[in-house]
Amino acid sequence: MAGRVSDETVFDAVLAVVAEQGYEGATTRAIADAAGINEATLFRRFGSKANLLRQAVRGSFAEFALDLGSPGDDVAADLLTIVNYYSRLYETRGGLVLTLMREAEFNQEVAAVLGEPESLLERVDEVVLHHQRRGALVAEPPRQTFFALVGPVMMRAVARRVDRRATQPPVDPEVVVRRFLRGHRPDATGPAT
Amino acid sequence: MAGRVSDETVFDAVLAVVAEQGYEGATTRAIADAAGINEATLFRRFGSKANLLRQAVRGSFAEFALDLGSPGDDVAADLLTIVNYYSRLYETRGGLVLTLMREAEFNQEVAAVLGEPESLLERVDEVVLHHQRRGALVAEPPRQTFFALVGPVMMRAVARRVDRRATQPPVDPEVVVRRFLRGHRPDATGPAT
DNA sequence: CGCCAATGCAAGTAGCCACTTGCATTGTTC
DNA sequence: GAACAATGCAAGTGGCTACTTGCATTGGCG
Repeated sequence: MAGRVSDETVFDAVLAVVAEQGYEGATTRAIADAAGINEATLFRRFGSKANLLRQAVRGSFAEFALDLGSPGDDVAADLLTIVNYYSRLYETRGGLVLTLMREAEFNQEVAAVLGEPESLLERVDEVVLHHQRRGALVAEPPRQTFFALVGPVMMRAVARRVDRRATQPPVDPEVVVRRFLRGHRPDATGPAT
Repeated sequence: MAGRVSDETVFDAVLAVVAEQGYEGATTRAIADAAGINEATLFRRFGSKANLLRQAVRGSFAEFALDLGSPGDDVAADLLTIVNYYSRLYETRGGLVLTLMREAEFNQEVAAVLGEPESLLERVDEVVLHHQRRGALVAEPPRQTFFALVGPVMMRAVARRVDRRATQPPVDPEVVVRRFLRGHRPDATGPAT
């Protein structure tokens, strides 16, 4: 059968080690040790390090579903859903996300893994566009709106890894959305973009 | 003398290669080629790869001075100085900054390089605190205010490296500050933090 | 029990990388 | 022009890493 140590256990180990050590720094030896299996078994079951990471990330994002069914009339509610999702993501997988983003630039193996998170971003774009058309948000490239909304949350997660002294309590997503909306309603904008 | 190829030329090459390939991915061979000198010369002049990066980053941040002399009565002006600085930094050295932040977590050599940027952050903290006491900004940990202010700018720079299609025009720092202030004045805050 | 596939174990391969070294060459300085 | 220090060149060293392989062991399944 598939073995005494389940695939999920191995995936968790991969994500943990990659988050701590980076992709290049995450040796297959360390991954095998963390998972409690032999290094040879790792390769017999998953073929290569790149394939192992791909499967692990796929599984990880599968359980991180973002429910963005149909945007309604409540901007704050829809934005809160988005901020909640990314806040939770950075809180639990911040090291992994940061690693993937950084290493995707020059490591094709890592870049290939980011397809699903990207498709998620396109759904976020749609929600933002919806509310822009309703006149509830400043009109601008939706991705730019997204950066302004989630940037504060992300930057905290990033900074925490650089300087552990600078650790701040997580910001309440509701506060983030409220402050964001006060700055991004179209009424008082002046010359925007 | 110091050689036909100046130290500054070598430093520029280091920063460029590290920004493109990451610290571990930046081979001394590639750095030497980019600088137009021999790999052996690189080690004879700078000793080690880690020391080379340290000197290069030191020089790079020296020319990136942030003038935060004495905060005045104009919140918008002081915040604009800060946003301008980080916007310019991410625009020209985004790849490098992201690399250092990521790799500092598990690479002591890289972490040792971040002392000066950190001291700069402490000056930013003081400016934020000053305006919080004046009642011009919501009272909260100053680093948190900083994240909210600069996060949008940074996230754009980060995203650009992951997905080159998602490249957005740089956001006007004045717009960033204006929107930020509308959300972070203490008056209409409600239950903050 | 007896079969078989997956595992553990230990050793090894091939490649890459930071860093070194010996020697010939070059540019500078007096 | 002579001395000298820095450079280029080529080869090499030692260490690390992804990945492999042969063999003994294990554990479920009929």
